[in-house]
Amino acid sequence: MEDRLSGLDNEKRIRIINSAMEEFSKNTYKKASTNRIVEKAGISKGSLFNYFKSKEKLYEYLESFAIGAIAQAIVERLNWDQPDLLIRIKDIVIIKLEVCSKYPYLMGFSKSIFENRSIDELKSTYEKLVPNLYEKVYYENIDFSLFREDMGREEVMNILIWTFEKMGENYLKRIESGESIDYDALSEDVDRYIEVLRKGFYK
Amino acid sequence: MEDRLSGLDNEKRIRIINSAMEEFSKNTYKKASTNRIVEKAGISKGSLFNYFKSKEKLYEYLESFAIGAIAQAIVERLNWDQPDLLIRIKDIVIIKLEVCSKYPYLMGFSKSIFENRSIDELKSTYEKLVPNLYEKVYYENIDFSLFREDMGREEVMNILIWTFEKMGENYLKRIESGESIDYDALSEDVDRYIEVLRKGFYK
DNA sequence: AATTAAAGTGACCACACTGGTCAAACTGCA
DNA sequence: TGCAGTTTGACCAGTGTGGTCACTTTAATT
Repeated sequence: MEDRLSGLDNEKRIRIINSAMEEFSKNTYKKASTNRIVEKAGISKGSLFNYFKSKEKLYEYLESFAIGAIAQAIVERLNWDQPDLLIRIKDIVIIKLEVCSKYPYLMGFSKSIFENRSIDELKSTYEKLVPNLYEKVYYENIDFSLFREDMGREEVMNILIWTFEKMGENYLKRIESGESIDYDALSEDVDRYIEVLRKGFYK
Repeated sequence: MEDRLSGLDNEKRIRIINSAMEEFSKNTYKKASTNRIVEKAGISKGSLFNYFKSKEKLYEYLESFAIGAIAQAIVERLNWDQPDLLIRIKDIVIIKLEVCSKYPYLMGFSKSIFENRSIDELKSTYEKLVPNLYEKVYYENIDFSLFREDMGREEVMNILIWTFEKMGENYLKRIESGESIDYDALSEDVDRYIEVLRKGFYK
């Protein structure tokens, strides 16, 4: 283990992770300030450099944490027997937003990783942690005979995925500005779009 | 006039705008560096502070430039008689990407403005420059009788808009990484999605 | 209560970089 | 040549940096 966070009080660990992800997502690596991280996390400078021996080690820890967080939640909690893609995507939206509620800067930080690492580098790290997750999530056990056959499969898939990504992004904005999510309202919201998409793209 | 850029060589003006938008989109206002801006723009420190009397004035100039750029291109070039929403959205995608090709950091910079100004502040600035553009673009002269009537209007509209926003974002990523756009390929790409959406959501 | 080890602290450091200035150099035109 | 306008970059006082370490606090054990 390179970090000494594991044995820490859980609430404090989350505070540190969130503070650091916020700082790294709002600034480039170089300009992210360890001073501001400790201030927001409510710990002392000395402690941070006790947990992680350097700024770089802290960043590496956050990287693997962020890459794994959503993927692992999906692996563990998705209903892999659900053959209806629309319902499966609904589960993904909710799982994602639950994880993001706990770590509000997770998505922002994840996007920012791309500025420091090459795409190939990231893909290989990602594939090591959760091999072929993308293909499994959107294709494994999916009953494609539910879909109309007079449309491009790729286009339909992207429209579905993009629609719910956009919905997720809109909810995420609210999380980032401090609101907490009403999961019942979210569920109804998603269902309305599912209904429309089902009418348009299913047999 | 608060800036002295207007009378400048056109190519140099664009270089300065792009360099400054890149710096401000990658850093918060405070941490954006005028040194890096002049370096990337290929001008001297003295010149920048000759054109704009301070970092703040430079930022304000970029703000109104960015807010107006895409909107004005749309106002001028959109075919306002086109009643088919899908075709109108296609025009918007292409106009947007043409503007973004000239100013690759325009969208990134525009998003970053939200971190420094309140939403209400922005909306009023925006509405002063181009009143009700959003409503006009997506509703004025649109023939909604083309649409199926068994679906929620709002949901369908969002799905259409979101789909092409996502497409635009994907092309934008390529622009930001230096690629130039093949507009014929883009046009075909958009047409494939239009065809699918027309089958799904039009009568 | 005394001892001890671990956990946590924050003043401090050498240094990198900041927004802005201004005297000097350069430019093109009369 | 002279002159006005433009461009330059070395320079400045000030701010913030990642990281250290002698110190204090905490908590468990004797």
